[in-house]
Amino acid sequence: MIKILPVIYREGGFATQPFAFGGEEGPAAFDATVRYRSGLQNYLIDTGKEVILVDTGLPAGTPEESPDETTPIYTGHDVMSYMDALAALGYAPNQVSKILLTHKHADHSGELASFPDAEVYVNEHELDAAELQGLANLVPVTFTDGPYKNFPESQEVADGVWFIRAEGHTKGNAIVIVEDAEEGLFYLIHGDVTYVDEALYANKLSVVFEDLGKARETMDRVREFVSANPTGDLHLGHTRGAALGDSVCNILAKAGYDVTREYYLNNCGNQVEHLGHSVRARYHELFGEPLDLGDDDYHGVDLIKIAEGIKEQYGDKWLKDTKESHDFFIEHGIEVELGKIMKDLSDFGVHFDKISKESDIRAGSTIADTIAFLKEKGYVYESEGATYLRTSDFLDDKDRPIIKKDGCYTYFLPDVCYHYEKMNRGFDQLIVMLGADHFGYINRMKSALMMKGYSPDAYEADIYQIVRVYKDGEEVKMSKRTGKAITHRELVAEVGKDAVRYFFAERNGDTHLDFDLNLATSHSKDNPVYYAQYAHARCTSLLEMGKDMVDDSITPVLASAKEGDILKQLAQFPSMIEAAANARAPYKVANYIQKLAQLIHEYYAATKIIDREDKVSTASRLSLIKACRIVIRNALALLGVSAPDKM
RNA sequence: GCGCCAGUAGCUCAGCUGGAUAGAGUAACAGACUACGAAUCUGUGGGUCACGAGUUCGAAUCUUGUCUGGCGCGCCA
Repeated sequence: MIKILPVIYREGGFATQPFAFGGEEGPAAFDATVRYRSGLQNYLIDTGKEVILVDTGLPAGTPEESPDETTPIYTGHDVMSYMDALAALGYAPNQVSKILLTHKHADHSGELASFPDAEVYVNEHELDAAELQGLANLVPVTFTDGPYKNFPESQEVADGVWFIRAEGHTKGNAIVIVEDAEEGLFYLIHGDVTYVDEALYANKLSVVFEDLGKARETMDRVREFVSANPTGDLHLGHTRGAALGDSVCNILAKAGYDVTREYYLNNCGNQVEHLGHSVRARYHELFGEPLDLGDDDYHGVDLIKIAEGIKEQYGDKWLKDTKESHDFFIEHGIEVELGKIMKDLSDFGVHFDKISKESDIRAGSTIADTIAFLKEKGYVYESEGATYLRTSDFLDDKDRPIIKKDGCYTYFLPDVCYHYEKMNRGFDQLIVMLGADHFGYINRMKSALMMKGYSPDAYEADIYQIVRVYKDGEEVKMSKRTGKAITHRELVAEVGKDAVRYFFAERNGDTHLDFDLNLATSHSKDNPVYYAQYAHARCTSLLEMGKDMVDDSITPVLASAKEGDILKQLAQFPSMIEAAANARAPYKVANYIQKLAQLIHEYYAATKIIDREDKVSTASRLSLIKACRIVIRNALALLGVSAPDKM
């Protein structure tokens, strides 16, 4: 498994808009008061076989700058030295076999001398740089492996690790692309090709370059590469739905309900056609044909991996366009995408008992049976060539088409069949997590269930409102085209599962939510989840430290007001579960946790828990701590958040 | 236009089957480790509960009107 880790030794850096954008139009064209989060770009790649560094930070002892309103760029305040940051990641200098140098500047080449045993790969045109003189282990790269994707010159320096000529920022600049074959992902490490993501989106060069023409060319190629976005990725709306849905299931199960978790996959329809067509196009591309992708198709490079997999397994078997090959590409594409989604969700602590597919329903006989049933009941009529369901006889405000003029079913008909099938399996209550943009769906489905004689209350939809994402005070629009949206996977990777789950669980799903990326990513330590987890860790370490004083045989003597408050809060756990289950409101659990953690912290600060001189009181207090630990652990588990013993 | 959801401290949100002085986190400021983890604790400042009218002994909470924002109103899924 390949791992890519940032080596972080300074934090809180920024670049101003004139600095990051002003390369071509000049700094004066931009707003000097706009600052973007910016960091030093140094990474470690652990391929599983060897450890490779991309750049080596600033030399130890480089003084911090002191920024003011006029500072164009600031590299941040010291957290530790570069070498210490490397050690903090768990790596020693002598484990590093290769170093890939994007360019000569001191904040990238700083500690090269500390790795005498590693091979330092550097663009042949960078060799004369003053920063590189006196190093005996330089490997000049002449880019012998030809083009890599849309970059004309490259060299593979390790399995799946490509060093690529990308000049302009310096005359011997290079970038690194790492392929993660398992995930079908590409990581592009661009050094200082851009200082901030916003400049990349806005297509602006920074003011630092040695060859403007080449810098522009490099920027265009990097943009072309990264704009190809992966398909099927979950976005933050899904994150919210998943976090809430899973927590609701946990809470209902805890409250004594028998819960089955299902995922319904809409694997039919236009979008899926586009996916299949895109996979087909990539597959044909592998056989030397020009790439045939329409505007609405998926341009994601991850599809190349899928196509390569098909070629490996089946050779040229699917080159001929037939009904079978058409279906094959769709099915294969879906399978891979679904695998990715399930892995993302599983990493997020969300699991399903059953996955139902729209395609299975369409393939079976249930649709015909359902239509026959509805027709017999008189709920179906035709108008202008299409077939409608009389949902407006029940709760809906208009009738809904179930068969299009061209004879295809709409999405709604398989959905109805799916819900009938679920009721048929004997469930009392169907609960669906729906994004706010599917609001109109609820009464439609309730109406359909009523046609079959079910109570409209058997179907309930919990709506979670749209997540608006803000970055630097501006809304980040979710757009597949621009690749601007942060994906679920990226967020979880950067902030951590626990923090993300707690963040979404903390809030009522039916309120609008503004998600500040700067806050989530840079100040992640401030997330309330750490407050609760710390309380748990504290309890653990108290119990460990006083383990010889624990005595479960005594009757605890607890008299202080604080102890009373804690006992009260602990006693409310069952009724809190009941309330949270009834309202299907995970945030009630989060509020409870927060309150309990607060009481624990306050108690700890005010009371000496372990007193070697007083066995009975100490044992009493430790019993209380033990109870707190159990409750807070159980409560966190309901939200899918871990309860670490150490932090 | 119609429907649904929302508007509470600078920011993010609780409080809504009516009940006493509207809470928390965060941000700001001031303090606290030679006791068990300072990812903590203690304190200070900060609100016309969008606005108006009504019901009531009593309204952030219920009714109604207005304003603002989000979403929906497809032979899309």
